[in-house]
Amino acid sequence: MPLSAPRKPTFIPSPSAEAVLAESAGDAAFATTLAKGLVVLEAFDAQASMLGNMELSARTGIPRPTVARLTHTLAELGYLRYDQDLAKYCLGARALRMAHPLLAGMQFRQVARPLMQELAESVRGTVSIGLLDGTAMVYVESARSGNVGPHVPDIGMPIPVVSTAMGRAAAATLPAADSALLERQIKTDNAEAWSTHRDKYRAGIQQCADRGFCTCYGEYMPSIHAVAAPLFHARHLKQSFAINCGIPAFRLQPGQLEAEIGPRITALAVSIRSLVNEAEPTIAPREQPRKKVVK
Amino acid sequence: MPLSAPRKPTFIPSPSAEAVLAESAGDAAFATTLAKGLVVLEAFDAQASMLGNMELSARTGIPRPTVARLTHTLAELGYLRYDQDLAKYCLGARALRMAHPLLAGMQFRQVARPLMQELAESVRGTVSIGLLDGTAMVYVESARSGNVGPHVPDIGMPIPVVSTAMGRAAAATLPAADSALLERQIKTDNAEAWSTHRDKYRAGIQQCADRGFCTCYGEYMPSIHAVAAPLFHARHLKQSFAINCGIPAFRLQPGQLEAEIGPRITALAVSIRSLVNEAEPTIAPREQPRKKVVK
DNA sequence: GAGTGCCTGTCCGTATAATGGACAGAATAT
DNA sequence: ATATTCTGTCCATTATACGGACAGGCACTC
Repeated sequence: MPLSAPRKPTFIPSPSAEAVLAESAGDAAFATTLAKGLVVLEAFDAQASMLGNMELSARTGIPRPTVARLTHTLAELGYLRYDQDLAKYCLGARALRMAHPLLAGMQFRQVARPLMQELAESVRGTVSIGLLDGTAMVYVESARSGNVGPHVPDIGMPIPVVSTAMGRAAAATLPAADSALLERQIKTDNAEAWSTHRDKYRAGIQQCADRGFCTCYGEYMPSIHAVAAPLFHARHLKQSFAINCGIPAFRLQPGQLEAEIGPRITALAVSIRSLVNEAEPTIAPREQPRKKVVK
Repeated sequence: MPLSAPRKPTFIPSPSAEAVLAESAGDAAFATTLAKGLVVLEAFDAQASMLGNMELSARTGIPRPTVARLTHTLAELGYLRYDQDLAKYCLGARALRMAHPLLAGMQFRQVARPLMQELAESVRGTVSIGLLDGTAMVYVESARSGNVGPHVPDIGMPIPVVSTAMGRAAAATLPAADSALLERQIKTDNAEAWSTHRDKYRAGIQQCADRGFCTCYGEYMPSIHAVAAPLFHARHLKQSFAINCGIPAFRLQPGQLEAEIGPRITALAVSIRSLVNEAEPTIAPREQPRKKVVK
């Protein structure tokens, strides 16, 4: 197999220690230590922001002494901070810095922001842009107004593709081959969720094709209804973006999502797309492509 | 104007391959491969968002074949994406996901946001919160209004401590011992910048102590003047936050920073602090501290 | 206060896994 | 056609990561 071309070039499934270990087995050119270190970093989440070596070992399946050396290294580099009193680690600021070039590359976020804020205030909900990452959507920008309920989108936060309007809208931007691949990944990833949401997932993609947005009534969070529209698909980097609007269910009139908010999110997507095309040099003109021989 | 800026090496207080290698030498419990992998990730920046194995090797000092295996691994895990045509890598969405728990832990950002936006609109500039990370400040939240000039703050973006109002305000939150340590780090990091800005750096810290904010007239970017106020210092995690307000110089009246905007940023800091104290459980009550024996 | 359980951090012989010089193929430049 | 520079890849060497096992601190219980 080729060395530096990822085996599954399009979408990378969620690693999780076992998956990493499984992959490393078959691949000689796989830096196990690096992978394990990243698995350790991924073990932190919003609920478990402080973890000791033992907890990390339990969560990742990596033996304690190994975890200790990894955390030691990560702390040395600033990706983790060590709390002497608690004998626990938490994420360090370097982790955030690492992500900056990625955000900085999406210049359209800057022009989209005020428009998103405007809509959020108008409907008293959240308006966010997400990027497809495996079987999840990752928020890359978010605006909101008022009390928006239990789900507060924030940059970097992942939500599932299969059970959310945003995920389905992003899936709708994909070429057929990638779309099929994504379905298989979702199924592999979480067969139960797939069978639960499959029909509405496909319907959502179809809705996007038909009228430019799709709706989702509390499948991800019961108290939140949402609409989402495809934004665009950057072909060369295989990045798919979508934009959504989430509103607490109790605040919605019957039919309001379909009649009012859906069209508005679609219009917003159109505006952002046009701004992208004129303001985003990354999308159209690239460096001279190095024509590769198709083997 | 922003085109000519990049050549001025945007200061890299990062560990840089040599520093990493140097550290690894003395430390047996240091996972070299993990460190090198992270150095590769750090090699990307806003100007160089797409890099091939060779460029990465040149930037990091790590031999090509080694870089190839590292990038291969990182791509497999989703931290990098590979562009087949260009034969180059760019950061993947997973990098952003990793940082989310860190952001999610700073709940005060959510309440601060609308207040920051309000001030930004009122003065037609940027209002941002930053977190001290070594000798840099890393933006963790930002609001802005109108055309704010060449410097557009964004989450994850680093700026130097020594030459910015925000850095000095953050330094002002530190206990004396940590403050001295930081000075030494800055000096070691970039002796030239230290000697250039030392006096104003110390004056800025003093200003914060005296009247709650400090000013900075274009030391970081000539066209931007700024004020900043200390926010707070989370003792156990050694996290220092500050808040700033930057305004294009041409838009400012003489004395406006001192008379109007400084007091407003100080007042904003006070508001946010009070909200933190009542809404941030992380700050005060923690898990039972594991009292460590002082050796 | 001794006993027990748990969780720290650390050691060190083993063998695995990372290393990087060297090579071959492809695309562009001369 | 030749030279140049990039790409991806191989493989023997050796350094590096591994993880079972140990010792000590803390917080319970009895």
